[in-house]
Amino acid sequence: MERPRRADARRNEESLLEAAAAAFVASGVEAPVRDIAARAGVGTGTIYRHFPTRADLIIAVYRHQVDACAEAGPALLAGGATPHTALARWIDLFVDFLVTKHGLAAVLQSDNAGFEALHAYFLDRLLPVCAELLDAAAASGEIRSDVEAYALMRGVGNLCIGADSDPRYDARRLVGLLVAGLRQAD
Amino acid sequence: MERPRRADARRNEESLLEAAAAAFVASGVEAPVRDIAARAGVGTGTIYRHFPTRADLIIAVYRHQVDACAEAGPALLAGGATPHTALARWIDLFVDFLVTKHGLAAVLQSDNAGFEALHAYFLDRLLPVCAELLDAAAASGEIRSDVEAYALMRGVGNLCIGADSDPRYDARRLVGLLVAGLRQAD
DNA sequence: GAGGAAGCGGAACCTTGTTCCGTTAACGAT
DNA sequence: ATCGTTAACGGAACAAGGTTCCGCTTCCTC
Repeated sequence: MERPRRADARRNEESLLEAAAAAFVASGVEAPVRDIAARAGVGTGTIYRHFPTRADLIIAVYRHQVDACAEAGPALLAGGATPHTALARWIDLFVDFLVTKHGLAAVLQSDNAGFEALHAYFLDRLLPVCAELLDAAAASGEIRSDVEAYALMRGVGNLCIGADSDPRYDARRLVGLLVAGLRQAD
Repeated sequence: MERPRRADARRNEESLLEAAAAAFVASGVEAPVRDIAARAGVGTGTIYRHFPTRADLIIAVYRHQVDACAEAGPALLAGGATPHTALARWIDLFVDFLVTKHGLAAVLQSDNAGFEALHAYFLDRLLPVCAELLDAAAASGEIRSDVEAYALMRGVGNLCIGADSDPRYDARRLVGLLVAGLRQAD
């Protein structure tokens, strides 16, 4: 837990996380590294000492919330609802998370080199959870069983792109349609 | 139709369109302007004389195919199928178009400044068509009537992002689920 | 065949991510 | 308390991408 050895290093890492979170709220996840460094009162080099790449900084900022989402999956399954309901609720959580983070969904799916780490982190953490929920719903016969968790997660993520900043586009409703579309005869 | 007055200008515009199309096939829609200029054997300045921005070049390259897609809509409605089937088929056309153009879907939804023109062109041309199909299907009672054409098009476009370059992600199937999800009681 | 302007090329500029390296200052040992 | 080592810092510099600028070329017209 105590990764940085020197006191100033620990302090700077903390400032950076705070500054990045603030910048992401203010200007979206695509806030320039220089802006974040300026907010934190450090040089750009310091960012790269703590976070090898911008994607790693993003991961660090959202790690807690992603983990919380991952942990909510089993809890929903254990709760009384049917597996399909549990799946739908979990996806709602995921969508809420994505939609409230300016531009995160876009960056998640971006095939620009440099964001594989981000993509991979989300997948590592959330894919197993989604697969568990999906399998349970398929096993109960509520949904078709020919959709992979990966495709579903990615589709949901894609639908969340640009969900803010356009009142005409309601990602939540479309995700709802997609999940509803899962209920079909095999 | 004869916009450029000088012969060399007309020739260059033609070369640029060809070079851009080739570059888009080879490296995706995000091919650097410099590469396209080099392919066409012109300077970068020449690109910007003919196409004020990269987005305008993209529009010019795909204009014909977008128009074809737009014109297919009424034809499908006039054909014998039910409105929902016509809508589904038209969306298939749209998806095929997006999926075969490396990265076009991503750029279409990108909120990066500079691509509004592209977004607007697609919307101007295709939104009325989609709305017509959607209204017909809603009027026939086949689908719920609380989904706007804009949201649907955007959702479909979003689902197509990254559809190439990942065999695990089948955009067509997910779009199918989404369209299936439209068939619901109001 | 000249003159003028339309058009051209590509260097230069801006922004953004990332690297590099000379300098600073934290901290363990004395 | 001081010193020396070295982790850590800051920000200039680099790369890549879009866009702008402007001196030169070349086409068209008279």
